[in-house]
Amino acid sequence: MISDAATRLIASSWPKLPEAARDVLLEVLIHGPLSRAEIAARLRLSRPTLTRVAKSLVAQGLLVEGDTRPRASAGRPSEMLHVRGAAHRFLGVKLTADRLFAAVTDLTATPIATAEEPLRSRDPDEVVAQIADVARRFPGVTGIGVTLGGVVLDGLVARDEFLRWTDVPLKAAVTGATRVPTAVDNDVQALTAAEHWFGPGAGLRSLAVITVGAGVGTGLIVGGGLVAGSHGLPPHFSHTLVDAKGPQCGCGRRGCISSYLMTHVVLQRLTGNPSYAEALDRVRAGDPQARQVFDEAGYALGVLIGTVANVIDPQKVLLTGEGLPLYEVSSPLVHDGIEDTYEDDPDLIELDVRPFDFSEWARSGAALAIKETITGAITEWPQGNRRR
Amino acid sequence: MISDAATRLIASSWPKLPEAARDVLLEVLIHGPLSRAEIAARLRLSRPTLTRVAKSLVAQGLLVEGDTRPRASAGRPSEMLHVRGAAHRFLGVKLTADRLFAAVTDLTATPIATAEEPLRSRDPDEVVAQIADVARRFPGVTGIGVTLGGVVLDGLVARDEFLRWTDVPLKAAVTGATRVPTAVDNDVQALTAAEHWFGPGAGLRSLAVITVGAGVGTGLIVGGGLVAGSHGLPPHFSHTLVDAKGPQCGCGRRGCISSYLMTHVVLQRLTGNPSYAEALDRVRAGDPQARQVFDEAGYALGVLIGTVANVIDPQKVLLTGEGLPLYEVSSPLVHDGIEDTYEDDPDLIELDVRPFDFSEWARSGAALAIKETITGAITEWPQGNRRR
DNA sequence: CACGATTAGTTTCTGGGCGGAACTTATGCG
DNA sequence: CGCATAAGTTCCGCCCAGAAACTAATCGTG
Repeated sequence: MISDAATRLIASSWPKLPEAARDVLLEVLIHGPLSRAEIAARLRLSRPTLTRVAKSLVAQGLLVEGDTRPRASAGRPSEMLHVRGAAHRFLGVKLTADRLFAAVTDLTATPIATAEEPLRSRDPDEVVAQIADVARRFPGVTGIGVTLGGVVLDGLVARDEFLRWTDVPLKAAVTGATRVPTAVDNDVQALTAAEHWFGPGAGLRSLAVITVGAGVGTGLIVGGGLVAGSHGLPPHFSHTLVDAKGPQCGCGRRGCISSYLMTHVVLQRLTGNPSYAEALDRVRAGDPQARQVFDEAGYALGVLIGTVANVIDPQKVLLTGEGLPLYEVSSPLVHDGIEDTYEDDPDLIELDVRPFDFSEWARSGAALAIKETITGAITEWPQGNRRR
Repeated sequence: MISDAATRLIASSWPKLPEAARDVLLEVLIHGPLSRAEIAARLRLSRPTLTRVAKSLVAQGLLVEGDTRPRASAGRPSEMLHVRGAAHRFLGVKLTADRLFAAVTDLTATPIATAEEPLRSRDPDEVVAQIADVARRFPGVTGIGVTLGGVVLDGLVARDEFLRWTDVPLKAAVTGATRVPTAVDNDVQALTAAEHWFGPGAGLRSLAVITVGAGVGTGLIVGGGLVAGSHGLPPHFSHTLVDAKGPQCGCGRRGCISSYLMTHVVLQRLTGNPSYAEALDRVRAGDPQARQVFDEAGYALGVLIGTVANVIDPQKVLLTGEGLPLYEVSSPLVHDGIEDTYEDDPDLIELDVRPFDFSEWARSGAALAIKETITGAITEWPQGNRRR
């Protein structure tokens, strides 16, 4: 069989790669262009193995040889291997209570197109049909990743309070309706995985991702893998107590971390029912009431960061989400919160703050699909996997 | 080469096992006697592979064939494979501020002998010499595991407040003094790993271990592996706030979880400076002051359990330590604390309470040695390991 | 400019380990 | 006493990884 990589611009089915090939692809995907020698050293594989594996990945159109990079001193220059992003496309879908956000990316999770539309209905069957409609508009994708703000276990949406779902087998339904392998996960979990592969947390063995938005979300990478609870629950830090005299929280108590951070609570505490943008303007203009509310929120965020760092002592803490302006206006208080909470030298915490726009959510759905495709978790029939 | 397993009662050096053999040994070690067919199914290995691997492990004296267990209906009975615990011995050492506890176990972490003596000095060299003396009294061990209550990273004791050590390369020193491969880790981490291999948490993919003693310790298993912080710090939950009007805590604030649970704080809050045993007697006798103090401690323990469960949603929470009588006398309040903290159905938390005596600490040192021996982490020269 | 030093990448060969197919063994059942 | 059933074994071939030896591309130096 002769396979001509040059003519196969986009493949829509994923080849079954031997383990070493998966590892090599992953290494280049996560750490950027690398030479064969470099990959061999990192993965502790022999150079001959790398020649073989690279050849097969190039033949399959997944890698391409890029520029040659001259050595510093003597020696033959390295030929850099790049991921050929165009080889595959993935569709990411994020569901909220009333809207659907979609993004098509290439294999490197780089967005190619985005779309956004209102949800026609919250009925699971209709939502599946709507996702299938979106998928039809972007044919030829290798995998689909759907994310939502609920509890997901093995492709089953155990519950989602926004969509008011219970036990919806979304993965099977979307796979069936689209005939495309589909992954489903909690949105924060998917974002965490995305940042761990394609973001500033690329390849770290431990990472904490904190998203500040309408609510607060936390995702953890430990030992190089995503922490997924045994009942599908993502990590919950947000009802840790900051000050029992704090604002009323949705959980019934007062002064939880989330009670300071949830957008609607921040706005409620301000006079005149402002929008979030207006509230930020007030802080920047020096309004003392707004300053107080945002500083308390910033302090709570610091407590959250410190608490997370106490628990898993990660290599990096990544702060992201639509609510990031909070850090911008109240970073001193964030750091006060960290200092009061973290039990070691706060300088050990590498805090990375990332601008965020809402399309990241859909993109991380595509990243989820990429991840599950490469690791093989997305196949409908689980196949032999020797590792525990 | 003819190797006669029957004559080699105790080997003192660990054979280099191929990966499949390690996996098989581990499976039997953790899950008890299993048939070849059963192991093959669990590990997704072929039956021929199991024949081969089992033969080699039996030849090396690590496994033995035990009884044959008849099938329920038809079919040839299974031949159960047992770990031959006597094949190897391991020494565990636990260091406190002023004492040394030692335990010799077999390969299944079953204690064979224990010893206890005062620490002659806190000077690192002298402690190493004392450990070497102990090791001389128990010759022929395959590995040594040393644990202490400090921060350990890669065999280096970054600091230990009890021994007042900073940056002591204990692993290298003990290995050098004894010529026996040695592992060093934090005591709670080692206990967690021990419970995960040899205790009620055997083989779980996620597990939280909470020890209540002079202080509170937490260890986590996530994704089948021990959570070790990137700076050597074990997980810290204990300064999470319970009630800002609570007792003064060593960390400077009031009402942390640990401020309720530390033994000396509990005793300080009682009149007459009782011993722990006396304090327990008072509770059991109905003394209202003691009841109040223990119930508050129990509630704080419940908050801790709920917080841990919120974060990693483990398959099981294991409660252990010298301070366990607390649970015995105040379990209703523990469950109140869990209910007020855990954000899902508390029935999802499988809580396992284990009696504990202090020798467990030394035994878990031996378990640490067993673990590092089998996984290969204990070898002085790190050898090629393809996995990330 | 020739030649060695240096490092990247390739080819060839070999061996180990794993699984498929077919076989043997040990039991229950009619 | 077959026959079904399932455990365990033997045999064989294949895949895949590494060792050794090779070619390729560059730099430095006399």
